[in-house]
Amino acid sequence: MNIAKSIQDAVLHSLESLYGGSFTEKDFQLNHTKSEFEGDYTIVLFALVKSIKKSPETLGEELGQHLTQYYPQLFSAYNVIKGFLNLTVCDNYWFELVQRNHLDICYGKQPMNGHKIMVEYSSPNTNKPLHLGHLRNNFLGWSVAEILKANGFDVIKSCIVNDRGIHICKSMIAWQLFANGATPETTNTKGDHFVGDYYVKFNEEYKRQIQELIASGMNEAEAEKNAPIMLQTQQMLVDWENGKPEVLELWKIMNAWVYKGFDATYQSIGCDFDKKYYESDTYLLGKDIVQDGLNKNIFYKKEDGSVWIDLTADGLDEKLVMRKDGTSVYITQDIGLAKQKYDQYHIDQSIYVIGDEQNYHMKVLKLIAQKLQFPYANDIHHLSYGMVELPSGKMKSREGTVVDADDMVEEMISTAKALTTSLGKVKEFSEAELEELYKTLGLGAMKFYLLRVDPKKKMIFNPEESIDFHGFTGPFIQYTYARIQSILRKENNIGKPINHTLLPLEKKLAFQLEQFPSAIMDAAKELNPSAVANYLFVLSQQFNSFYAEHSIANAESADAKNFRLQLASMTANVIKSGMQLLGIQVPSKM
RNA sequence: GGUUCGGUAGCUCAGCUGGAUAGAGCAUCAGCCUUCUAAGCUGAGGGUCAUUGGUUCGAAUCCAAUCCGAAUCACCA
Repeated sequence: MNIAKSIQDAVLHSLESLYGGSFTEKDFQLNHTKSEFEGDYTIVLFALVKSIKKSPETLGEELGQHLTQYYPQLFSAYNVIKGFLNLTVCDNYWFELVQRNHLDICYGKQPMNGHKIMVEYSSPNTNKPLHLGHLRNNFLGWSVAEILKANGFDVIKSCIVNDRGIHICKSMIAWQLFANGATPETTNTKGDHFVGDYYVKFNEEYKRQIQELIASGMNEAEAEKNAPIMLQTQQMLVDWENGKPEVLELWKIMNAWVYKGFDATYQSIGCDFDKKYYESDTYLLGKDIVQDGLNKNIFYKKEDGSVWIDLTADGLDEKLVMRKDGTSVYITQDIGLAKQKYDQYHIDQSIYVIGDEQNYHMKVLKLIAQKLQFPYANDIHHLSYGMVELPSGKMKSREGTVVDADDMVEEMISTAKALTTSLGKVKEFSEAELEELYKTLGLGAMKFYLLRVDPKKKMIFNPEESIDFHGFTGPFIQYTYARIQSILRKENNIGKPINHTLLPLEKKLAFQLEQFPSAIMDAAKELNPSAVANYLFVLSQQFNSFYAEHSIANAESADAKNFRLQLASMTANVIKSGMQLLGIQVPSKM
């Protein structure tokens, strides 16, 4: 049980024995005491004034009296200022908390709760390489999965690969037209970039052909429809769907190139999946569901044979669920896949990490599932995250302002290298250890930068700021960890402190350590890794302040030294497991 | 136009289940390395919390309206 809950219970009991009647947690507010006042926790009394009919000051006095008298193991002092009752928690509470947990590497984690959740994230298209937006998606999905695991959920990480469709055919056509048989091997290019280059070539050629047609007197819309390369591409998609062998063959080869490239990227950023779905396997799913919906009169057929659902009563529009030629559309496939996930894994909840541009789509998906009365309909959850923009505005692939994932990783690692070299603190490291360190720091900085902000909000990616390793950054926290390790290497046997009066900075640190379990519970509840990032930053700041003010190795007494070693050890463990939830490693030296 | 989301310091962001004088980081300025890692610490300046009205003992936080910005409303995925 955490301290806030203990205090809440104590206050409830005191209120009941002082004033009779029954109270709930909602009858008063429990806050952290602001640093300019004496105390640890504050009861805001105003809300009680009405029901108890005493002045806030009297109420505070009476309650403070009662609490310190009947809960001496919890409270050592109190004071009342205006309508606020400030309570000081006994030193012994913090002392024992640290004593008990300073070696526990599982501190803050919850036991398994029997609930199974699937987290789908990443979901790349196989016609171009991953970019900054994918990185935010990957880090978020991975981290949310880890945070849920730490809170006792059984988590399956999944990914839907969009491996078919017109966009893939564009790259394929361009390759046929321009590649002359080139491959990633012959050109020494990473597979996903290689294929992406042909996607770009397609667009260049397409644009050129449109201009040509316009020059010969066609209007723009006509030109867009009739450009030969577009007609070829559309024909290729038809051929693919009809299973034309040479088209399938090329499709497989080019996708294999892309997968090889993706795997290298996923490997480098430490991203993995338990289950991969491929759209080429799932795009036919959902057709039987359409029939089912027709039978139940949830869907209806128009004269041309296309099938629709009317969502106008729910504030949305009419939505197509099957084309007149009987092929399924995006939403239909998604309904099919949602069902498949549920049938295969018997999950209790399905979380989709997808950009907020798809809010409408995901709303429709859930609504249709609800109308079809699927048992899992209410457990579909869209973790909607905001787009990543540049200071100059949106990233546009057409204008070449897209920040490539691989370039980004490389740049962060080389920044880490440059800074580490200039500081010259790890001269004894071997070449391999150095490479490892640069990667730890570079990736740490990048992941932290993308995870430290609220997922729901769009974020501005500032290239200069992102390579800063000072302040609210991953390396700052990694540095704090490395500092502690340096101390613990030298002072490796921690004795048991017997009696020690906590100094303010020590107590502040212990207080923050006490918050860790509830911080990761909140992060799970909100599906928000930034809560963990913020927590770890504050913890590190507090450790560093403490470190600058008080010596650990040369503490005033043996008890003080042992207690501070325990504090340091617990801080390091919390940093390590917290960073682990963000997918960030911590170095023991940097 | 409808729907949804957002607007807090020069910049990037916390805070939003209503509570005390609105917080960090970056940037700027001033200090701190003969003792545990200065990727650090201490301090200063910097704010009409978009605007207006409402609810209340109390509003950045809740409600309404307005202004500004974004996403979306495809027989694309």
